[in-house]
This record gives sequence, C-alpha cells and structure tokens, in this order.
Amino acid sequence: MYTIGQAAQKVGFSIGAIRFYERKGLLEPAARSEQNNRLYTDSEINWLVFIKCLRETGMRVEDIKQFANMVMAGTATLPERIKIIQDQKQKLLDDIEGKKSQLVQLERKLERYYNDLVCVGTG
Amino acid sequence: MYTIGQAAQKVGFSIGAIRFYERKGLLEPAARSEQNNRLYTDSEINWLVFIKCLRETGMRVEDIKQFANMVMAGTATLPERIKIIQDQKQKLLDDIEGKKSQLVQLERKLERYYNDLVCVGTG
DNA sequence: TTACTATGCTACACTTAGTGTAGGTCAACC
DNA sequence: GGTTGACCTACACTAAGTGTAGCATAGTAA
Repeated sequence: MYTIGQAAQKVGFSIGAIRFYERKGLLEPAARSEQNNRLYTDSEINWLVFIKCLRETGMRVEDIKQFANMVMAGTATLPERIKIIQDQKQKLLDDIEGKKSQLVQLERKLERYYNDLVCVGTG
Repeated sequence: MYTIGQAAQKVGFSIGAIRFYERKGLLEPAARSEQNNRLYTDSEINWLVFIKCLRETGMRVEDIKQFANMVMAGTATLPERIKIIQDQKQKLLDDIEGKKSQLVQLERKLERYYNDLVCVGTG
C-alpha cells in the first residue's frame, strides 16, 4: 500500500492532481488508513498509470472517465474505444495545423516589425 | 461611431469578448450614448483589429496589454516588442513539438489497440 | 517535555479567455 | 399596447488543476 505522496511520485502526478481525479470520479475513493490518509494498492497505481497514459495524449479528463468505463465494460467496447482514440488523433492534428497557422501570422508580423511598419499607429 | 454590436461584427469579436477586453484594461472604457450604450470610433475599431491581430497569434490577453502599453510608449520600445513576438514564436514552436509528441504516443496506443493489446486490463 | 519538520487532510480561491444566463432598460415597429 | 431587437450589469460557469489556510498527526531532535 502506498500513501498519496508515494503514489504521486511513482506515477508522476502531483498529489493535488490525484485528489482532483478522485473528486472527478476517475478513481474510486481511496481506502483510508487509521489516520484517514489515502492508501493505494498496486492495482490502483496501475490505474493511475493508465490515466497518465491517456492524459499525456491530451485527452480530456471527462473523456478519460468515459474511456475508463468502456475499459471496465470489456472488449465489446473496443471498436468504440478505437474511434475515440482516432478522434483524439484528429483533434491533435487540427490543433497542430492551428498552431502552424498562428505561426505564419506571427512570422508576418515579425517581418512587418523588421520593416519598421507597426500594425497600428500609437493612436 | 459604432455600437458594440457593429464593432463586434466589423472586427470579428463577440460582443462579450469586447466587454471582457474593456474590463481587463485592453481598451479604454468606451464612450457612451445617451442610452448608456457603448460607442466606438474608427480609431477604437483599429485598436480592436490590432488586438485581434495579436490574439490570433495565440498571445495571452495580459501580454497583449503589456504590448499595447509599449506601442503607446512609441518606437523606443520596438526592440522589446520584437523580443516579445519572438518569444511568442518560440512558445508556438514548443507547443507544436509538444502536440507532435502527443501524437506519437497516440499512434503507439492506436497500434496497441489494433494488436488487441489493451494498455491496462479491466482490473 | 517541548519544538520542529514532514506529511497528510479538507475546503476554498484562483487561473485563462471568454461564454451563458438572469433580469432590466430603451427605441422602433405593427 | 405588445413585441421584437439591441443594449446594459452582474454573476456563474468552463478545464485541469495549483495554491493557500487552517488543521491533525507522526517522527525526530534538544
């Protein structure tokens, strides 16, 4: 059994984040010690790793919650899960395109500055 | 003189966003009509366009506020302004790299799914 | 015994960049 | 006279946590 601090260190979350995930329903409420401190089993640590894994792909907490429920529900939900991951991938691709376009705008602005032409006068 | 609705349409902000920017100090409090409605001059429209221009590069509102102050202060602040834009550019590049790395993680996960190997068992 | 430090607890406020909603005012139109 | 439509203010809400206040408890040092 691990304390929340140990769990946090093991998984790479902050303590606050773990409590946050519990509050959000991503985790079952943790067992408590006599001192009312949260205790985590190896299985719960694995679950946290799983959450970390999804979170690092940029998936939103609410979506992870849905996803977790599907995993619980078994392999029947596999096609649906694959779709979610694919959607997430598309979202990332779109984000990257958006950023790239922002970058182009910025380049243009930078160029304008180098030419000493400010976007708008000083009023 | 334009109403807030006209200004919003002209510039491409929502009405709420314009009020928000005023509240945040990006805009001087607008003049008011007899009916207490905000009124915008062409110069203020230009200022809004300028804000839009920076916002579209992903610059944060607080930073735009600083930037606006510098523009007001004249060409002496030009080098500093160029630096801000360059920093912003670097931030965008970093963001893009981050997203790309998320994408790689996702690809890996997707592959794992296609191989019918789920990241974590069903507990 | 007392003090200090570390760790944990809860509950609340704060962040970003707005959006959405409730409730009110006003002018124009039918 | 009633009803849009555009505007006003103030407040709550969003995502994903972080930071803080105030508390309890355990272990260690003087």
